[in-house]
Amino acid sequence: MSDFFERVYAVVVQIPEGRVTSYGAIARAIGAPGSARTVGYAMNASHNNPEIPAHRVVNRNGLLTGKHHFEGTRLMQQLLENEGVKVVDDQIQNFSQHFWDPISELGLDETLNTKE
DNA sequence: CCCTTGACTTCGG
DNA sequence: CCCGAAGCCAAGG
Repeated sequence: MSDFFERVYAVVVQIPEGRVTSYGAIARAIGAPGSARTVGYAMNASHNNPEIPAHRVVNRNGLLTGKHHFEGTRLMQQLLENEGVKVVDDQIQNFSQHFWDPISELGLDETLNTKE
């Protein structure tokens, strides 16, 4: 397992229920602000990690861009609504309100290069 | 080793 | 405001 993937998972698994975040936010949280796409790629590989709440990760618009990658077509939306997140037309309502910033919540800093 | 693709993001027209 | 292009990183062919 690449360290990059574990970085992503380490953040995603810490996302509280009813909260969501964006790929870019995670990317910054792990010290890779330009690897937002790679974060999504890591999520694709997270299928081997059932403990990874990938449904809580959306793009910065709060749009369920990755719902197509789930089993069903509405599974991702169903999971989110089950946690109290209202979703309409693949768009999270009150996204800013449900948004969970790992950098802020975890006390991280985007300027800090994650190097352990 | 080079090219293509992708669950993204941002800038420009 | 909507559409298109570029930048970015990693993996697969």
